[in-house]
Amino acid sequence: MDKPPKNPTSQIETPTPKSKVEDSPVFNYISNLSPIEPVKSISNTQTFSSLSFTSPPPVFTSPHPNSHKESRFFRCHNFVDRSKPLESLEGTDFKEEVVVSGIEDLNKEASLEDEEETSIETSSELPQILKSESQTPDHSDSPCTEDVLVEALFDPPRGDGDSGLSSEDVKMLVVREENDTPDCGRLISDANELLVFRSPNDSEAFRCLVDKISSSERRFCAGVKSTKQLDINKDNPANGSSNEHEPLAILPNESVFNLHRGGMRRRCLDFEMPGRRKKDVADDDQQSVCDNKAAGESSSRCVVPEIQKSFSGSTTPIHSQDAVQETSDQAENEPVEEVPKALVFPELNLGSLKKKMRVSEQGGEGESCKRCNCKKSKCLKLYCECFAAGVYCIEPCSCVDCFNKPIHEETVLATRKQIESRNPLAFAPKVIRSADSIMEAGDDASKTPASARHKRGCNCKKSNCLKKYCECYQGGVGCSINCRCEGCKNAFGRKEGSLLVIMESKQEEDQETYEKRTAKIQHNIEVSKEVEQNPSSDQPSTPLPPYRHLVIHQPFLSKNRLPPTQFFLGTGSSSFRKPDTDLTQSRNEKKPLETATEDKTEIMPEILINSSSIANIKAISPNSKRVSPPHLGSSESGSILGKRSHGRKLILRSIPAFPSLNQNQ
DNA sequence: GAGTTTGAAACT
DNA sequence: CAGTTTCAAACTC
Repeated sequence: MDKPPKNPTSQIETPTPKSKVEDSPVFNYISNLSPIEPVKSISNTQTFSSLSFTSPPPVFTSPHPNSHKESRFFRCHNFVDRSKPLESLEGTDFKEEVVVSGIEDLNKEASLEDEEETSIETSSELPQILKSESQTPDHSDSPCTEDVLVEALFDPPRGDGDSGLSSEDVKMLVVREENDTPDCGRLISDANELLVFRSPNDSEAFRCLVDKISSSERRFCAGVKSTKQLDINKDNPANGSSNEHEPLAILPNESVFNLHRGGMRRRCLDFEMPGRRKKDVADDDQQSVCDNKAAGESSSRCVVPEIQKSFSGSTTPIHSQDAVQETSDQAENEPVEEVPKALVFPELNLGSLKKKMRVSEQGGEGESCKRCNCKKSKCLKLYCECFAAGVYCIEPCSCVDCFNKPIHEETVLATRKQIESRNPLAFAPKVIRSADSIMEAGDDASKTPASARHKRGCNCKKSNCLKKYCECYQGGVGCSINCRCEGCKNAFGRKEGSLLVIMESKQEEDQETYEKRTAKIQHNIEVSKEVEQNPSSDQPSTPLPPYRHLVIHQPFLSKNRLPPTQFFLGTGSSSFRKPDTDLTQSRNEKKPLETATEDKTEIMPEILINSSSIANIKAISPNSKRVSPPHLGSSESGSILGKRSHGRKLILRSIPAFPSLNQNQ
């Protein structure tokens, strides 16, 4: 085995060719430790594509052979149903799987990643444990340790020459398998973050891993929590490197895990506040987001950890219990001492995002989270921002006769159901950002507000869509054909003509203008975006609403086929409003599809989003035409709102049948 | 902080 | 489905 010392930074770097991997210090280290030589994976012609990276293939199926093939080993995580504990992966089985996957992989497509993984896996079979900083020789010695190391690279910027991992860039979690058969330590390198889990609970640990592994998700998570982790590490370097399991494990788990569940924290939470760092994780979780922002600030609605989940918007019910539990875990045993002021409803939908969005936007800018001020609705109607956001009212709320409290959980849920029965998407985010923007964040086009749209469109009569009365404006998105507004002057994008097509023609002109405007406006919002988007910085100043979370997920969904859509769709999605759209679109002159290939991928997410959120909407008024949810998978069909100077603009295509999200491939 | 305006949500 | 009412946020002063 040749392991010429190489640049440490390259080790797990994304597209590392196999050789690089071997060259990586880590690899070397492992090699040294183990008597066994790593098997070299078959070289592949395939290169590691960035796309693959971003797309975590989370498939909710439990790991099975296929899964293994594709992703090996830890990749399996991606395929594993998040909701489920990785039981299958645990213990010996896990080990076996790894081996198998490695073999299969050889036969199959081997991308660089695969190669890396393969090599790693192989090595993993060896009794080595990789530790970055705190590695103890002990581990290396023992052939099989109970500790399993999982490495996931989080931050691209890795390359820590020092001791392997810098506390900042790397988080380590050590998972200790106590119960299952001892497993040899494995090194898993997945994208960016190095995680070593050591936790009493295997399943959990794995979950975390799994979750984390999906790169896209990772971002997502990262946005949400990774920052925390980083902070934590910074604050307490020891945590990062050492064995302190709890704290470490906790965060990741939670964040990731929660996310899967659909849990998201409010945007405001996402923002790292200087003050926040100081706080413990536990605090963070327990404390409201607002707290993070500024302890001094008027508290806003404090979001408890649960809230994070709330964002999930998943149909899957979120149990506060879980949240609590997780929280406590995260907090390192710290029980949730404080009763969360704002709790997320057990079941939350993405819908809540809206409010959150607002909050975040505002909050992001420095405004603290807001509280409701309901007098008559008892906070059980969508009038109530808290309720609409899927969170319980908290002390700071000025509501009267509030029933939106944990105490009245049943009532809240019942009401919620009722509302959802009326409008399944009532709690879904109102603003949908197209995947395009996200995907293309780098592009100018992505900056276009047009990329995001209000699901139902506004109905402004007097505000000219220039005030927050306008939901489109409020959401930082331009008006679209879906809007029935009058005298639209939405700075984020006016509703041009009745047809999107028209927009195409015009947009080029307007777009620039919009973008400029938007850029400013959004500038404030960017922070939140960053979280979700690639840390890579492409973050354009798109006026995106907080919903981005959703969007972010989308990529997975589409590519990976993640069922997360399920989250969104939740309620019985009956027909995805295709009829409307179809008709509308087709009628509206549709241009055959112009969708560029690029669009496809990008579109997918959007589609998912739309479909998820929009699909079920009944709330479409006949008058307004809305963009129909594009087809998933099929690159062919889809509507694209985003507009580019050239080709892509709004393309409306009649869409045949709407494929089920699940199917979306 | 009180009052007005506005448009979504809810109701009929 | 359209029209009306209710509601609370957004806005103004």
